Amino acid sequence: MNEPIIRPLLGDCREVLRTLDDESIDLIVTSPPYADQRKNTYGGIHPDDYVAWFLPIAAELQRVLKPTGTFILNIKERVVKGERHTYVLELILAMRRQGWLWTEEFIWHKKNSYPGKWPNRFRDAWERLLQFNKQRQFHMYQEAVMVPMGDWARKRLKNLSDTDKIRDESRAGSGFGKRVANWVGREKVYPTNVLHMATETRNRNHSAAFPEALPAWFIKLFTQEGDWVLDPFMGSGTTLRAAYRLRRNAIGIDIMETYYEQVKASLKDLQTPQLSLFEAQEAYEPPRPE
Amino acid sequence: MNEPIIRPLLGDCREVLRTLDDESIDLIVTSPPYADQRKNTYGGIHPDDYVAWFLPIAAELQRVLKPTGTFILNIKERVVKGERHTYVLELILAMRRQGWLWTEEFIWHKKNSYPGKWPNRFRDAWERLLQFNKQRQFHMYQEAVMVPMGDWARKRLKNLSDTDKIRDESRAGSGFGKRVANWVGREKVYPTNVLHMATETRNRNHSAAFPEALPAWFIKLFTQEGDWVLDPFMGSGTTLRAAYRLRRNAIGIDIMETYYEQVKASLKDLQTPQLSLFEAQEAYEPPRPE
DNA sequence: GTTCCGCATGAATCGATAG
DNA sequence: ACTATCGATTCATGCGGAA
Repeated sequence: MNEPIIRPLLGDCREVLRTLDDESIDLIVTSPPYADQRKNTYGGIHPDDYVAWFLPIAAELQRVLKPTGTFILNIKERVVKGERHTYVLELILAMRRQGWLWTEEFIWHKKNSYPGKWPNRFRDAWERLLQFNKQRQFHMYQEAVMVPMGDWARKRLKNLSDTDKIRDESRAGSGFGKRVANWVGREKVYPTNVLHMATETRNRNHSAAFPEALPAWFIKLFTQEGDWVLDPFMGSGTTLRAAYRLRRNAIGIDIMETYYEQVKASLKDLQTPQLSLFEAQEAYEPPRPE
Repeated sequence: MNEPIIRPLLGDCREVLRTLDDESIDLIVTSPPYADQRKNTYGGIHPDDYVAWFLPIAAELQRVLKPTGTFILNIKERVVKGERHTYVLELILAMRRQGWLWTEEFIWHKKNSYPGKWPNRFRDAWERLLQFNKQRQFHMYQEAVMVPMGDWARKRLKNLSDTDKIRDESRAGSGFGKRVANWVGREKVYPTNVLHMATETRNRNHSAAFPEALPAWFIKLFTQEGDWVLDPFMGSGTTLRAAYRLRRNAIGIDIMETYYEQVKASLKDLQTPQLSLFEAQEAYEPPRPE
């Protein structure tokens, strides 16, 4: 099989998206700048303007997505004047009027959430992963994300080796973790719509601590090798790296040149594997023979 | 301190609520019948009619709640024609127009979600716990729900005994579980807005999907001893039992006489403790000297 | 007293069948 | 065509009986 095509693009996604072909993308996974966050990109959208800002982009995404494709939107409303703002709810309603189907809402449980203390709320440890589709029938490869489970938890309490412990850490509902490869041959079950994953604290370059295992999970679930993945808010390129490792083609767009250059550099590193990258790679799939 | 007053009431909450005094309740915790569910109660509300059905009730709840009080609403939208229905989103927007503040959304991660397999979705393992308030300043006693953690969570990885394993199972982010008593004296941290709890599938006397630890957690967080708790959809009385064990006064309303009689009977059991009840009590607080 | 194993039980969802 | 009912699918949990 050929090397996947990974194509980072520089520019405002509202314009760059227009250059993409109709119905050419199998999966869109993205984490757009949250309202009033990342003011250096897209000018820090005010919560009250968020829906109006995002809808034209959603329309373009609808155009480039294949009928059988899926759009995964990672988002969370921020607190404004002591309340959760409603722009995410309104966005869902507006996108449905635009023609999207709101198929599902996954929960990303951030096991290591941002620390802090407030008098009237606890730490926010979850984000929404909204699944939108163009039609009821879409491609989904559930077997690709199955996790070992069953009554395993009870039976194995006695002899608990180190590897088993690590298995348990990563088990927790969705099967992320470092030793997935060790589970081959065990009894597997399907995951749920709650994903347990830690944020990546290592990457301090990128403001959004989007762990690579997150796009990787959806890429495995909704695409096959050779399919096309799109991230219109590429950032540091997490989605693109996940796509490359899983042998999917990918397009990423970002408005900031620093991100664009950074992603290009990291992709070169990927094609010349180094130790640090090799460690990260283990998290998803064992190295494949070429 | 006196025995708490626990008052189950029989009738349609749309009428019974009118008999309660203005601003007399410190906390409302309830899990209303979901759309198209529980057809024996309130006739199984159609998803499209859900907001219109609930809004008048929400108005009465707003009237009886103290200005510093909190309303916790447990709800989850069902799938209709392959999509998540939007009535919960619309309900939040409508309640805000009614004057409620949408302060927070907690996630209840149901560790034992309903099984099943479908071509285009996974099992649903979470529900919403919507927090509404009348004003930005409300009573919140965060220390009452602190969870033992600290670096103990890391040490546990090395020497993992069976008991530690069980502790870990129940710890999982929010400190529910049966071994809370064992944690006395450990370093404590505040929980997050993600609650990990199993549904109570087979409770001997009462089959309640709503685990008692759930209302108990919010009762500890938002009330003090002697405060008043209200559950307008009492069901099998889970909220009332939790309130009694935590020495809060409580009012519960249900439209079905069988539930009403069942709750009255279970409350009598509570006041004459038996072994099984004593075990359950341990989950929340150690027995108190009278 | 423990631990272990078998079993019933869910705020589910889809697709097919029937009115 | 649109709604109502039914069977098939699936798994974490806790109980009870057994070793």
